Amino acid sequence: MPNPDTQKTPETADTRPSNFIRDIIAGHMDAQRFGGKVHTRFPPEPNGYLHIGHAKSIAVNFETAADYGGKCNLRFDDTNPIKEEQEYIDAIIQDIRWLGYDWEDRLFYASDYFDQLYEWAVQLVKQGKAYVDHLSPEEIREYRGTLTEPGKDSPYRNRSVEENLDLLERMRKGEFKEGECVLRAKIDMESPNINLRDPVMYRILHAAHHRTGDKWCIYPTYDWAHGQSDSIEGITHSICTLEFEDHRPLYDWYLNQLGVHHPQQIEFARLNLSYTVLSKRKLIRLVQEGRVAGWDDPRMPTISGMRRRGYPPAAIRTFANHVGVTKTNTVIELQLLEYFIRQHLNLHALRKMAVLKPLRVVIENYPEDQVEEMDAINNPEDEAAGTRKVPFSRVLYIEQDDFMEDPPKKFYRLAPGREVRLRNAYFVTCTDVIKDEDGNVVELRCTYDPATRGGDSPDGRKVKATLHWVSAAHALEAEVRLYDTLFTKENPNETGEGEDFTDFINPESLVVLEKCYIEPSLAGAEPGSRFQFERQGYFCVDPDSRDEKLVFNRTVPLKDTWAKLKKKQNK
RNA sequence: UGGGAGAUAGUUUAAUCGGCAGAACAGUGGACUUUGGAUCCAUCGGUCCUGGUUCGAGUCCAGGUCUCCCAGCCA
Repeated sequence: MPNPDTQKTPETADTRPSNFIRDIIAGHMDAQRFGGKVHTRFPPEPNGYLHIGHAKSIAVNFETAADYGGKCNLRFDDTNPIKEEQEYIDAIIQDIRWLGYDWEDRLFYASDYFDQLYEWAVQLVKQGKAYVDHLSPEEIREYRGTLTEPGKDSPYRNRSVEENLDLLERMRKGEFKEGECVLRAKIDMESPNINLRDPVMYRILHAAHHRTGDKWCIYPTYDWAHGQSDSIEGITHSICTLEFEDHRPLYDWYLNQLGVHHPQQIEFARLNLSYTVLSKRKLIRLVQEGRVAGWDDPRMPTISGMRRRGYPPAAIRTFANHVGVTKTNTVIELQLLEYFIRQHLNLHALRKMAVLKPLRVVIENYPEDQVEEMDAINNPEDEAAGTRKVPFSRVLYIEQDDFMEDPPKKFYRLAPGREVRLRNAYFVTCTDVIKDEDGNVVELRCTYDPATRGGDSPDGRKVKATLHWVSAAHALEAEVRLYDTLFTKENPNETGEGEDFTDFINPESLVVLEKCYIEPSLAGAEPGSRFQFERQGYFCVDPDSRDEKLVFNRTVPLKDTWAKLKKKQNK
């Protein structure tokens, strides 16, 4: 977990918390297992976009290897041509690069190994360890037994090696229809571990593969492909998630039968985040049902969504390195992720003033056509960021929330007769409140104290609040998109009878503010650039942004003690 | 009710051979402040249960409880 001495600096092997995987590897290093080498891989299936859960897995694989002087491969587990697409491959590559990881020239595909896999399958048949089964899919399921009852042998289980060899060859040549037969490993139909009840190695799929085209009509299953691919690549530690724990005996069995390089599979708990869903099935539904605008909707927990939202890759990495790597099923609080996002942005984001819900203010004693250029600090956390000029004039906008006609206790912003500081400018006092016929406050009249230029009073007078503002004549209009959690329920995966996780979608997860006013120095801000709008939060320029109208996404709000107080008072 | 895995503050975790249960996030209170931000200080709070071994148990032993995963020709 976070070490107070290192929170502000990038982690190194020395400061990053250890975990049980590192302990295992350290043991292997001491024992000279694998010749003192570490080589891992990140093996996504190209059938969806990467999300924050993958970021953890990516970090574990790439950083663990790097810390022991080893390498990490990127390998697409593309054994199912029906679900996989090039679009996903491209997106995954882009996302991992963006996160800052490099597999150099080691980009591989399980489909690179289809020939070798087939040769090995022939070898297993010759060893009498695999057979072609003509049971139908339904029959296979029946013969498999249940969790509590053993399975029974297929009537085809004892075909001769010659017959199996012939049948397998004919499967490969396309002489059978889909579902007509499969190649199965001959292990033990009575095993208490269902994965060992003669698992399927090859199934017939008359489908074109995005890389091998029509070369194959039989495709290896995950179990048959994965360990062997690891072996071919010289992987030492095959790190995967908990649900594969039951598969490890099978992983080991194949490698032992083949007598080839045998990596160690290690399982750890996948990441779960509160108020979000991370299953591929659910994420793809959100996209396909139009519940979000796409894979990169800023509300999505996808890497592309987070990129668009404004999460810095370094902060995601820090997060991924600080969540525990254990075998315990856990749900990380979203607040922890946001903590690391704020921590990074606080140090690096330039400060700007932006008024999201404008309230017009006229400074009555300020000369009509005067404009002053006020000096403003770009980042109090980073002196090198310098200063900028912000125009001040007679008519300004401030935030609606920064004024209350009848302020409760502890509200120390602007109110009738009260004096506050305008950031980087002057002290102003509210002298009059102008309302429309419905009684809504539409404009404030104020006076300013010319002696307080820059924000300090020569007589030592103190004010309790500092407000942000923009000059009406100089402000740029912008659209600001505010985001909240996509779900209102802490664990949207937990559904009762007749409920669906989409029932918990937060109707206020996106609120668009069309007419915001931002300071003129924001003109021409590039999509993807990140700023702090003072007193409000961190914002990122959206790709939809145009010169005429900038569009910002709120990445994460600043901590808001007043909002918290208000909430408590309302209770 | 088969097999596999897990259980330490609200959350995520640390604890060498059995030797003072330590952090972070969240919460609370305060200091400071030209962001009710940041920072700083303080504070709250924990070993799933029942026994046993031991001078001493989160750790070892016995029994129990609860949670997660597995019956795709998905990964």
